[in-house]
Amino acid sequence: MVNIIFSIYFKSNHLDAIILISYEYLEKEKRIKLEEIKFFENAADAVTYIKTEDFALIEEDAMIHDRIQDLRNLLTSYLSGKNVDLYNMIQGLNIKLSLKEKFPTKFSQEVIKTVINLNQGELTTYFEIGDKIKSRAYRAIGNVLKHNPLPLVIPCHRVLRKNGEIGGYMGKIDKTWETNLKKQLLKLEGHPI
DNA sequence: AGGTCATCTCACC
DNA sequence: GGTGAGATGACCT
Repeated sequence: MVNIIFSIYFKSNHLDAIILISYEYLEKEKRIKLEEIKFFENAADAVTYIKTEDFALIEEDAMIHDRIQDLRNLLTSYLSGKNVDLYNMIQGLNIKLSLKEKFPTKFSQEVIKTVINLNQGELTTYFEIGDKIKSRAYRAIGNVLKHNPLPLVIPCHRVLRKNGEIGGYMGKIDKTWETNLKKQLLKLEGHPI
């Protein structure tokens, strides 16, 4: 018997995206483990994804684990433009993130650590991260963030290219829906496009 | 051992 | 502004 991964999704009023939250309930620890946060262009795509991953969809009006409701409220508050330190607030909810498991290598841990430490509205570049962790593997840094399962919580949208270009988001580059989402996130944190 | 990559620099045009 | 090569290094197969 494998652990069940539950999913909820909802539309944000402040973001042109469907937000999907997937999590597990750890019986032994009696707490939620957040598996991933993911964005979709529409609800149908989200549902398709949930099915292919074999997650258990929790319907809008169904019973929901209360910590997840809290998490959803946190995200909504953040997306409405409030200054919310998602990483610390989620710790406060006693929700497990399992970052060691999600980022098993030392390199990837160093990368996400510097990204987590960015304040709301604080920007950096792939180059600066490389500087900080003493690596010139800028593309590898991008690769770590490309596989970030917890966008917003690990605010990889605050990482731009050194020349001021937007850089990638959700694995995509150039003028895509994904990079536009990155722009929207920066905008709601007070950055002009 | 070879390919991919959300980058960067530098050299051109 | 725009290209394209080369460096770079982690992480896959």
